[in-house]
Amino acid sequence: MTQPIAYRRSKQRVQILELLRSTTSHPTAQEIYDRLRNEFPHLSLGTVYRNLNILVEQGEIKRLQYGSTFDRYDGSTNPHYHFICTVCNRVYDMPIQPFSKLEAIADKQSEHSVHAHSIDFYGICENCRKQRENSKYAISAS
Amino acid sequence: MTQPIAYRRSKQRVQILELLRSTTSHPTAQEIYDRLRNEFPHLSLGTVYRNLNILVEQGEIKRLQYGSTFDRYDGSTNPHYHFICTVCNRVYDMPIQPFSKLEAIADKQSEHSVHAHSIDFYGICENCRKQRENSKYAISAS
DNA sequence: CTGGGTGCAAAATCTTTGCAGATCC
DNA sequence: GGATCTGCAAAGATTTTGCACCCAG
Repeated sequence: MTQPIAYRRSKQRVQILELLRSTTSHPTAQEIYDRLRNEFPHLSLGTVYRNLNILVEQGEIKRLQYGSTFDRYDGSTNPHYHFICTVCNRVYDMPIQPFSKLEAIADKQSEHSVHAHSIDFYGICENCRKQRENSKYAISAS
Repeated sequence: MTQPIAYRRSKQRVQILELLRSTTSHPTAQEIYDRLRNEFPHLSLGTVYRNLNILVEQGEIKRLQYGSTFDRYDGSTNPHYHFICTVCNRVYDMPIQPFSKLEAIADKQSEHSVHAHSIDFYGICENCRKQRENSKYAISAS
């Protein structure tokens, strides 16, 4: 077992977290970098990415567009929801009836004009669950 | 006004669409490329990407992880939904109470273990809507 | 024929990583 | 003092694009 990293406190990381806490604008790494250049003229994008990854790992922030190293494509045009397995990253269709009323509700409750919506579910897929069951009985390598 | 492109029919594009129609596995561009190498030994990834973009534009297929050229980061850890403006790509928080029961429902109705979910709404944000209103009265450049 | 389509390779875009020196505890 | 962190630059990974030739209509 590799033991967890004992993170320290760095000015850069603290500022990145404060910036994210102080806004609801969901900035990109580049935007964070641009905004912090005032305070850290020598800040590098690499540092921003490194710290964002640490903060996500610590559960302090969330990364939107989850798991999207690759775009995926869907051949079915009719509305349906997806399930993303957090172990194998496979994407499945969900056998759930779309909530047609949701957009009208969202439209009414916000100041935006809502035309569409999507729902993604996350968890462990059947395949991966079965594999975990089996490995319970394996000899642990502690 | 630039007139729409008169797309032709190419074997490659037809095959890509057929492949996507025949599966629910939501393949990546690379996976599509790999599978079609049998039929088109000289196929290039560039062609796959080009055709996927055309098919998305035509509404024949959908791209998952919508609008994600950049990852975005969210400083608030508590559950909430998002609204993505399809004009300016800004991401807003939605003032809607999360549906806590949704995961239990999804878990019951599918064979997967559902632990989380996210909802994204799409449409036109207030800012962009106002700008459109104004430009109605502008002189059109046809 | 003509303009869209292809393969190939180079470029662009976004993110990660190796390294040497600075920093936190 | 030693592990962590930073800036910088190079490398990775994914997607787009320029070009010359090919093909559908």
